[in-house]
Amino acid sequence: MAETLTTTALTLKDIARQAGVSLATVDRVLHNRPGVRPDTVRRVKEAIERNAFQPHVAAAELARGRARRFAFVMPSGPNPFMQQIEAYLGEMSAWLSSRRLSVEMVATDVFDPSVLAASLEGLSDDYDGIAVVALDHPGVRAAIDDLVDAGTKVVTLVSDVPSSRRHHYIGIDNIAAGRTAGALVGRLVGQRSGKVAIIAGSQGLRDHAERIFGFIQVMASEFPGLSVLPVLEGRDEDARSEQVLARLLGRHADIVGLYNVGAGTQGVANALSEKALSDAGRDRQVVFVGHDVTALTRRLLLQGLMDAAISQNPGHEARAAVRVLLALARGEPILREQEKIRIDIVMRDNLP
Amino acid sequence: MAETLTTTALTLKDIARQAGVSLATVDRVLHNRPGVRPDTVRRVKEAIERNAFQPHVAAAELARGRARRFAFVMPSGPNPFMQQIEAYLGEMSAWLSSRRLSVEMVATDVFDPSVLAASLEGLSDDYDGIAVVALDHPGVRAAIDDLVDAGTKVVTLVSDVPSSRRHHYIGIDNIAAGRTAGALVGRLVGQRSGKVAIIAGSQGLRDHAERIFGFIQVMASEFPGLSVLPVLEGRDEDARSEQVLARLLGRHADIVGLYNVGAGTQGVANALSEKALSDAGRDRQVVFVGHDVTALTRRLLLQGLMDAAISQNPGHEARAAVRVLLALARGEPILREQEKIRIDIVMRDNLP
DNA sequence: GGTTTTTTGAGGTACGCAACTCATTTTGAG
DNA sequence: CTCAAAATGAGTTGCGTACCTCAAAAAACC
Repeated sequence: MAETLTTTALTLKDIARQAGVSLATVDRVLHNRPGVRPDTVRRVKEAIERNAFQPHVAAAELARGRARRFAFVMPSGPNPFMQQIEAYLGEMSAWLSSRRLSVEMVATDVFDPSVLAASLEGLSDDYDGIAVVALDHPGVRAAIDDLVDAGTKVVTLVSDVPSSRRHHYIGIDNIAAGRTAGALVGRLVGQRSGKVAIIAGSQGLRDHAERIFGFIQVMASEFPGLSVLPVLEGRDEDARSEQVLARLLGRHADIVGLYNVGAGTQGVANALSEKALSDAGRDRQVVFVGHDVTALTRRLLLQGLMDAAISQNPGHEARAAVRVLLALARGEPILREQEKIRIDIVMRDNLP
Repeated sequence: MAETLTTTALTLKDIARQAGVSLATVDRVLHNRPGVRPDTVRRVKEAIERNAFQPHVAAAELARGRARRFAFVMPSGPNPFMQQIEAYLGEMSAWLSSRRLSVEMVATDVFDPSVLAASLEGLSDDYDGIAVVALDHPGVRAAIDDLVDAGTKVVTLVSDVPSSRRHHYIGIDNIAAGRTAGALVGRLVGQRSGKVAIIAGSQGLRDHAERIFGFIQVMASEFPGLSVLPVLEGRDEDARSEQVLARLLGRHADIVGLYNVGAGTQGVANALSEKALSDAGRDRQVVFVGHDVTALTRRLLLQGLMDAAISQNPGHEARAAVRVLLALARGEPILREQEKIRIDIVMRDNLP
């Protein structure tokens, strides 16, 4: 009736006895210290395997003495998403300090590869682990690899640098996110046919480009009744987004769907609600899908002007980054399932 | 440029010095041991507050010596959702044993209040914390309260007992889940009008009843073009679900939407796909929304027979339950944001 | 005042591991 | 076989806390 999932209560001493060696040798094997014959290494490792021995993390952490330091390298300037991440880290402060972990924010211009690379260089002396919102660029890749070579643990956050040797990526698959947005727009439009607009910050940003790619892919293959208009660029600014979108809405009366890939949401909403006013009495308004749950998108969803938001939980990203860095530093296994960031579909009734 | 989020490096000794007392007295205050004057307690607590002191959890855990034991009290019999929870706990085994935690599964008939209550009684001697999938019933409530009084930490899992003094509930708001399902069905049906069917395991189950309530609420207030048919009961069995649904589909040609509240998904899918065959060539098939991501619902989503699944991440629930029990046992604060279970909308393109 | 009771201090041990030293044994090369 | 190098054993110390004992001091009581 009761089935136990864990058994271990062994210590290093037990492993040493089983392997027929001394504590010192087990310690050498466990920490890859030199001076142990390959054959002995094997025997010790076998004893560890055989018993599924896990060092007591509390004891290890205590014996270690030194506190661990992590850095979050993030864009300077007022970025709501990044501010949320920082706020969530702040909420963890008790959790962090009771584990003698310190987390520091390092602001830099992540959009300038040389500046970012320069910021990263030299950080390895001060930190055991680094989470970075990185641009995918050869200079940045090299800087990351240097950190890794110096023994620093590195995770990329939100935006990946797949060509680097970073240990982990914390973020979503942006192509899949774009596909999800496409499917939502297509399905919510229903049987109507017409045009679909896309507005992005810039097609030069990797995450925006990937989202657009996924979105168009789905529209083309599954919703033949809908035609996608050329991508507008709003530079993630409200004023510009409103302007270019209003112009487009004026030119095409048959726009039935809109995908806002980045920020500038207030501008998009302004343009849309103006059109909704002039359409009053007509059938249905434009289906509007965007990204991220903020105070603004939350309000728009409740009002009904926005239909769905694709979201990556920033709190989860912040905590996952810390947990993964900690696990890497301790040599613990990572719970992949736990650290994976999901693509959340948020509508009015499942607002978090 | 670099902003630190943590500072602590103090120990109990520092607190003792600041408060002008000895280590022993700080220890007495910290663990609510008797024999300390109220005034002294205040001075010590002030020193702790002033420095935002957090005991080093690793040291505390090590000094404690004794391992912590948790139990998961779950339904007996083959329940896929529960099996998933158990599987995810298995994936955590290294994490658990490196913290000297043991988790045991206790199977019982959770649908019989007296059996469940009897199972719970007496568990407090063996376990420091208990996660239970509980029926909301006075006898069960009393059993939970007894556990709490005995000092055992209790969290309810998936299904809550709000009237009890359980420390925490790990699960979703089922009314909101039903509302979400309703909004999805309504929006995906589009401008068509017609009938909507609901099939549940039993309306006597609290979670099913709540989901139905939320679903009907949304349909009534927001989709006047759709009328909801009386709720079918399939007892979460494939055969019965298929039978009652097929009969309903035969009687009503104008069914445009279907909400499957519980299990029996295979039966529902059989009935639906049969209808789809006979409808071949017609406009559109029935919008089908159900619950949980399993091997089956995953396949149905990919095939397009199912349109969306409302999901509560079972891995998250399992891990959250363990984390919350551990935090409660240690007297650590709980990261509410982290432990909150979200209502996930899963469609083909954001399948996890 | 003296006596009892309460409060506080001082100190020790243990937890499991990291990190280190130094002596001893084993191995391999010549 | 000899000798240096490599491998191993044995042991120590300290991390910060929990939990315990015993004595001393302070407070409360009569």
